[in-house]
Amino acid sequence: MKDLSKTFYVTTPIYYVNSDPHIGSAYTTIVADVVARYKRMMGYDTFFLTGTDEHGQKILRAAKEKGLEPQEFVDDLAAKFVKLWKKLDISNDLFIRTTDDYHVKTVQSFFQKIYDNEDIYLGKYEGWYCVHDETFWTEKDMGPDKLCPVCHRPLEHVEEENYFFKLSKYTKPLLEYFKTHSDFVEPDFRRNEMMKILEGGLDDISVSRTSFNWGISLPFDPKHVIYVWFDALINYISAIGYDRDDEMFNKYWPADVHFVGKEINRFHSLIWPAMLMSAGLPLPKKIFAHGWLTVNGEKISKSKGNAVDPRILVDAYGLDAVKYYLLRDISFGNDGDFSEDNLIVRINADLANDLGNLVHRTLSMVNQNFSELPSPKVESAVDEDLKNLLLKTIDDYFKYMEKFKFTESLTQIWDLIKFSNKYVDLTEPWLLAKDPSKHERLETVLYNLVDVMRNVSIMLSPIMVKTAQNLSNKINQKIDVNLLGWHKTVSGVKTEVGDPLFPRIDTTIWKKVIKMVETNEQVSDKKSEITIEDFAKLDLRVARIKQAERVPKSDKLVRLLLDIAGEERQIVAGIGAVYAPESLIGREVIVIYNLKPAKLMGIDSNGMLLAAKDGGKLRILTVDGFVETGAKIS
RNA sequence: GGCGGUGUAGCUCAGCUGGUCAGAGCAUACGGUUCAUACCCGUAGUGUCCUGGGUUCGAAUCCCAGUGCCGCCA
Repeated sequence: MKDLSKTFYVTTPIYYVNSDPHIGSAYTTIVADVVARYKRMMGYDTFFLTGTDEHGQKILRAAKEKGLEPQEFVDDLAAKFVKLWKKLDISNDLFIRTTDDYHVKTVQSFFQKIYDNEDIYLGKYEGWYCVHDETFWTEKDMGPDKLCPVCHRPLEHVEEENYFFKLSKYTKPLLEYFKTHSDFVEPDFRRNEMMKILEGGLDDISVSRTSFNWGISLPFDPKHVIYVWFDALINYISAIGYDRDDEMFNKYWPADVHFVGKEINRFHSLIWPAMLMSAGLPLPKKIFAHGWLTVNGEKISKSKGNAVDPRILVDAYGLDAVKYYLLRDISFGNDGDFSEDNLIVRINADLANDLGNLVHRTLSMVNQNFSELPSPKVESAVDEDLKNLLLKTIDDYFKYMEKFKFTESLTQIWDLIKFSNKYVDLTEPWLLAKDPSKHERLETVLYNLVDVMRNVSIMLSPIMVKTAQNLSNKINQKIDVNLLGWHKTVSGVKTEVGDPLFPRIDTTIWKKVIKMVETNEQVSDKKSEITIEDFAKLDLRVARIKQAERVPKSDKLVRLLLDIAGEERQIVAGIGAVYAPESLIGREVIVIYNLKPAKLMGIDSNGMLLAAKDGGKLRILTVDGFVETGAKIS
């Protein structure tokens, strides 16, 4: 299993330091960390790189807005990232900053090299530039409004003499490479997207700027600074000694996997490989572009206030719980939603109930009945089932971890945990304990359970570092991947029950920590007490939606025609952002029948439809089963 | 506008090349158990598998069209 001659080089993107880190960047880094830890466990000489991208016009502007020198500004932010990774127990071997001396030198020599290879030429650039996205657009891209097609910010007209990189020259070689390396870019749908772009042909790209100076200057023409993306990508080789430490560089390059977000896949899957080809270097083995996280169903954005600070989550729920949730619930590669409700469900159901309780009940029985961990003696048929499941779980674990299928890995481990709980019920050790003639069976049962727990601790160790350590301490066993397997637990040792691994979260009193703007507005609106007479003033009725259509020029409003015991009523409801009008037809809803009529966007509304609102979520109220329309609600 | 993906129980999602594929977990109800963190084990449901056509002896699974959502490109 171990092969020390093997190396593994894994990277995250280097994060652009124009704002504080949020859960999205933490997600990528956590995944890369898990992979790095897994590979180290498997005996690979592993190098794990992360860092910060600190040049470019956007940063220069952000610094100016704060009245800081750019270097001061990026120092502050880089420190925040370093601190966060420390808090998240990220095991990176190096934290690279693009303002680091060695990186600057490497970028210059790299650039010189491809210049010498005649892949750089001086040209004139004229066009429109989005500072926010550091991207150029053509007239037809931006449309008549002169806004960035991606972020919809105003574009700036720029005209300057730039150096260009002959990206077009690499269209064919890249296409060839993609065709012969089917797993170069994952997931496959991202690969297909890149193939489509290649089939359309690549254009040369401008790779220098003269309008500002916050960047790395060109070695042969110092009034130019190198385009920030060009600068940034080179971090992957400058970090491991390109043009500086050949031994180290040759040891780790090419990288085994670059983890990136889908939004920067192009740069990593097309431009970066072309740059490497130009410099005569081998390409990374894999680019893995994962999806984006939404938070409670909404896109992450600072203005919405849901750019969740990972530290708050970790403080509230614990690092391992957050990591478990991210890897278990979000299918790696696809977009996913970070839902605090689901996080709590996972903590209570999987971590506290299943794993925590299994450990706690087992060790309680061990310590109640024995002074040290017993050894197995009397086997029975269920033991064979447990053993077989354990061995299968180990196999699957390796299989899935190698493919970065974390959800599947954890699902397998939890199947084992769940069966172990069942095993306890089937073997009834509390009954065995009461019958002296069955003590040897009791010893076997408890040993088997601890044996499973030991295997679980090993498999979890790259993912839930603290938990695995905690568990292995309780059972007084080593975390050693070579000891995965049945009956490799050392008996005769002291075990400790201690506190449960994970406390349950009492959802009736727990205060969630993710604050959405919409919910903030609602938090204070706890209303005063009313009497039944107050309630009786409301005439609530069941109605059926006969017709539904969107109100023109409105995102939210829907015009509804309702049937209420034969009467037809028109109301306007603000549910169009969540429900497609046609999906509403035929549904039974609850309306306030005696609400004073009103006009919304010029349309009469005679009543109001009831719906539950939870932040951005909205669900209409309906009845549980068929009821005739017109039925009153009390 | 072009290309691609997706739409399955209240929620989150599995279902590869068509025939025990109508499923799992959570939530709900009921029963059991007591070693354990009101925990664990068992049982029970609910679904027009987005809509409409088509191919087939047979489709959630293939084809066509529509529609919602998402992605990439322009």
